[in-house]
Amino acid sequence: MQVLRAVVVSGSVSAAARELGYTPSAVSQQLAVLEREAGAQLLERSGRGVRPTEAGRLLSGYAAVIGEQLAEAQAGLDDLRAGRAGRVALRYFATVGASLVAPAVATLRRELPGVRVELRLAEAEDPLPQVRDGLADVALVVRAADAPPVDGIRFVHLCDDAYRAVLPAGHRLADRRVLKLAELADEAWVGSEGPGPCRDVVLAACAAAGFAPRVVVQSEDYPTAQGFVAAGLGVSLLPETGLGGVHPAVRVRPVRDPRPVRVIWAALRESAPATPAVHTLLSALRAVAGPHAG
Amino acid sequence: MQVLRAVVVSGSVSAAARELGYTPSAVSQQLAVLEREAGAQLLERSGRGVRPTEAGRLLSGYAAVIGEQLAEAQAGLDDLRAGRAGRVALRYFATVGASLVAPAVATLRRELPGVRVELRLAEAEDPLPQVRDGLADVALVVRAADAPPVDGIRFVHLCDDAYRAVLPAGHRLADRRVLKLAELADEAWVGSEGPGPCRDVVLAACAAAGFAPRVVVQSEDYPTAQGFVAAGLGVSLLPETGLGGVHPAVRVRPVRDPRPVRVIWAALRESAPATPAVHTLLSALRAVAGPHAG
DNA sequence: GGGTGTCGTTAAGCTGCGCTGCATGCTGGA
DNA sequence: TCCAGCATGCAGCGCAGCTTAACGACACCC
Repeated sequence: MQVLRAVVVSGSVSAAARELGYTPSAVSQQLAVLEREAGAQLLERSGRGVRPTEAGRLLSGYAAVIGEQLAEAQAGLDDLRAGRAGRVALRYFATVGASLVAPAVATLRRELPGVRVELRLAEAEDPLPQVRDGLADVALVVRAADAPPVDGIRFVHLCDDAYRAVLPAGHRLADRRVLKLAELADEAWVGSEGPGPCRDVVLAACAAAGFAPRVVVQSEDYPTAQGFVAAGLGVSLLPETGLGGVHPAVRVRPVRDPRPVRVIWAALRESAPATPAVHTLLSALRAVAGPHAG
Repeated sequence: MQVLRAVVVSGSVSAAARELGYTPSAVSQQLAVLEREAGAQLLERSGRGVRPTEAGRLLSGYAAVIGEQLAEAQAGLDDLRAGRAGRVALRYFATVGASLVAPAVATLRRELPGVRVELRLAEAEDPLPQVRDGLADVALVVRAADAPPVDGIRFVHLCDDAYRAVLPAGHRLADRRVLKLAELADEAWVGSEGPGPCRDVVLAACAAAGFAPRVVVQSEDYPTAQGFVAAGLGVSLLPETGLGGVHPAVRVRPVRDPRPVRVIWAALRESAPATPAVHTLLSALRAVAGPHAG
């Protein structure tokens, strides 16, 4: 059909053949089979050269739009390859949204403006099956460094996000440079996280230090937890990345013995083809996470 | 691309192969070359079966609209073949419009409602070159029966349109059953036709009868000419098909010695493919012209 | 009007695409 | 654990589709 199109626009079999890089013979034969399978005469000889019949014009018109579609598909594919288009689905968890996701997505949108980002909070459910099944391209997860590998999923280390002790400004330990975790064993605690791997890290650290924290008030997000601490309700452990702005009435101190750390990973499907969108998002995440790495 | 489409909708290479009547191997290889020339991964294996990537979905979408276009083209071609669509260009001359063209086109539009008719009056110019060059499909012409053939054009005889003498009701010859042309030699004449083959027929007949008509008033159409005759301005010769309604104040009589006849033909391009539209138009013309054949 | 260049078409021949058949690796269910 | 069904790679082969060559036809030009 594209051959027919070329013949119709050029008005001659030979010209079309030159244009397409064929011999006139090839074009003629091609047209013959097209006429046979169209069941109608498409061209008629008019002295020197040929002219399309009604059927020929019809078919040539369709050939034109099909050629258009083909070119458009090619362009779309090029856009996709160059990262000027596409879509990337990211799953994250609540306590990492502001500090990591927001700036990384901002970077992605700046570098690849054509890429659409589908952000979704994976609160209760485990995002890894979604990654494995291709429903998501990247998932941010907290996961022990020595956790067993998951089949079909590749984990990219983003940062070791260390927890800090957060104390009311007037607290008896507020002036110490470094705290041992066990020193907080008898304090009233402000829980800062819902159930999940982040809270597990804190609980495990406390258990290793020989106690279970006595939680007197439970928050679900870090700024609120800081507010509770500032009000003197108790002490808390907050991860480095969760300390967006430090409340003036609290003190933040490193913690030892043990040093609680939530390890943040990007989970990717092992078999996923490398797309610029995912690659750029990943780079942005690492760039944002880097400063918190320790 | 249509193979890719089938794979995407069916979700499996094997199912697509069954659907297309190929072996899974053929489909797989086809996809491999498509991926190579697309420069991007289009499908990814997901356990049992395959799932399209972003690029695969993109290309599959374009394949769908291309398939749609292809089907539409096929349907359009079928319409054309069946006479449900198409276009026919007809050239005619003024003095045959009402009597032949109008009813024939009406018949065509009734039998093939989808066919568009391009009607054009070919007044001054000769319509035959337009037919030869494909600008018109059919031309109505007046032409002597023994005129030489025209290269590349086929003439279909429609009718021998005999001229009648038209006299004022009170004319001295008005009660005669049949007139000899020479009897009108000294009359005042109402010219009914502009220059062209129709008038030539009349002039030639008069010349054969030994005189040149003395035209006192010239009309360009038959009804007006009848009006002039009815007003007593003179006599006239009008063809059978031009006598739509006979004016009450005129008498119409056959003419002999000679019997002027304009022979009406449909001119068709010799090399034109047979289309239902043209064929039906021709049948309608012959059906309309039949009653005037004598 | 005849010669000539160009055009479209046809026949013959050959190359390479694209299909089949079969073997292999792999996944998911019994 | 085995087995059915899937996708894929490789050898083989038929045929679509190209090229070369030759022919008839038309337009242009001397």
